[in-house]
Amino acid sequence: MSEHNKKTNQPPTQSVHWADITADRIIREKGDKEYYTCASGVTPSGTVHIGNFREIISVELVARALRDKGQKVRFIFSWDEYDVFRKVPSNMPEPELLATYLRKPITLVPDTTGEFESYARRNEAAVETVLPIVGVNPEFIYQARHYRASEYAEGIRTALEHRQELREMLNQHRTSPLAEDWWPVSVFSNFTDKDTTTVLGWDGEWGLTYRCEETGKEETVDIRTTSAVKLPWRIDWPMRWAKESVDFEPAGKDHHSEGGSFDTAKHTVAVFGGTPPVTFQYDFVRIKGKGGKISSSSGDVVSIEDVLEIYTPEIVRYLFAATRPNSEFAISFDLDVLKIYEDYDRCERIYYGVQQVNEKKRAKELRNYELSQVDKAPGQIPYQIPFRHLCNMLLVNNGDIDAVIASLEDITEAQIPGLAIKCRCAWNWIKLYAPEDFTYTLQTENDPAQELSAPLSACVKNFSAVVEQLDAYDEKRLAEEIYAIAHAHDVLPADFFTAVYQVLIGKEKGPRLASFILTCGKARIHEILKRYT
RNA sequence: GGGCCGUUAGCUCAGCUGGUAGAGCAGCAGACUCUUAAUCUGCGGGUCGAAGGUUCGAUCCCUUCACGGCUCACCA
Repeated sequence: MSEHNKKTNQPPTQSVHWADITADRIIREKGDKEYYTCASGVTPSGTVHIGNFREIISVELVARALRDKGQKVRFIFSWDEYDVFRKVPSNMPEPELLATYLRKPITLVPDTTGEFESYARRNEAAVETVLPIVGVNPEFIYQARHYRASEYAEGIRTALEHRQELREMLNQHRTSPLAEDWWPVSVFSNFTDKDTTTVLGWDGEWGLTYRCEETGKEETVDIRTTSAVKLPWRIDWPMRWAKESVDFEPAGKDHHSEGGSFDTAKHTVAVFGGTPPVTFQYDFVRIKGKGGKISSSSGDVVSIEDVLEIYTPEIVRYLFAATRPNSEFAISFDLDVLKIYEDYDRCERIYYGVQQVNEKKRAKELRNYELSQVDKAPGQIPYQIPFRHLCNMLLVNNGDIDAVIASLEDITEAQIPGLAIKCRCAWNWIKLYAPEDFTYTLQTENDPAQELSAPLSACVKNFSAVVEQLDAYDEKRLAEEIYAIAHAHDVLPADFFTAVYQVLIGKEKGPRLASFILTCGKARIHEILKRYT
């Protein structure tokens, strides 16, 4: 990296990447600290989707930026599983059974598949398994555990003490003000586990009295020992900011709007003796090109696994790192996938100095590449192969990844694992999302032979003879030869092309023929053509 | 009603610490009698939504307006 200190004595690493800028802001606004706490959190009320992931990866990237500046970071991730189960998502099995658990904390809802100890745990586990794959390793905080252990008792009491103040703050943005008898807590009934309860009073210390609306029973609980009392989201959030001393936490635009929960928490956090974290707003993630092939079981939720199925972990990071958080972008499952892979490969070439660009662009791509790495960038450039070509090789080899890799003569041992992942993604994409025109299968003896007119049949025979000498041809010469064959038999080239595609892949069109033949290799083509000779 | 974001080449968008714009795709031409979003090369004058302002200078800063989108005001 060359220094260009046009200005002051700024270090040469003066990055314009949003993660670095945010990291600088955190250090500046929060001052010198032993470590900086970066927080993220999700409510596991359903499948955690790729939109939620933007939150997580945003924190990860900022955390890494801080570490790259030599700072220590505590990256916490809160599972808000003590939140009430309000609605059964459309993609969950056994919705009727789940519906009977509405109004209870998510952590008490059973996993209807029986694989996990709870519905919440099932949703959490899916994420916890996948995050390390993309290089995200936060410290998980399970809110149910904390609430049940009454670790938030002090916070709850503080909220109760500031009841009127909180009410007024929240009322600032409400159309209808909170009732006079509003309490900044919600209570899960000890009789039903549901939050259909009414707070009747608080003794000014640790005793809270409520009535369970379903049973009509009343009781007084001790905040220091009960698991029944929880803070509602808008209060819970600032309480945790104060408790964990959160220095940075982004939020979606829904929270960030004036009157949204981040906005109110920003003010109410003072009640708990804290200050609001440095933040930014991130926009939503759209999905493109996944229509039609979504399995009914996943509804229209796109999970992180769904994305990792067709994009490598590095590219998943790249997608988010290279996009400013406050702008919306689409994750594509259609032909854009090719472009994304090519963009990333280009970024990689720039990083390894294989491709030259101007200094400004280079600096930018360099940082994007670094942040996209799950770990450190490999010492040697990963094996590069155009995604489209890779797809063709996989199609020709019927998805046999080992065969594809074995056919590459210039690949090194160290490059193989990375390419294998890329191959799996490519093959998944072909199977799941590639347009029909894009895919094909080489014909076998089990497929019916094409009936060809006499001239075309002669062409194919002639072509077969050429294939016997395939080693002698390069792409250009082979292309010329194909035309020559057509002309020799007085056949229109277009008709000959169609015939060859019919014979080879049973379709009227296919990949650019000459290069396709060479990719397939003599043996495969010969195998198909032999019954036409 | 409040907040946020956008409005740049036919299309999708870059351009973010101000120095009169740049990629991909499409298009055109050629290499090759070439079919596919799968070869390579060449070709980019678009009032940077409108009007004011600051400045030696604005796509980039400020103000106002128009249009589009999202979001909050119920819960998280």
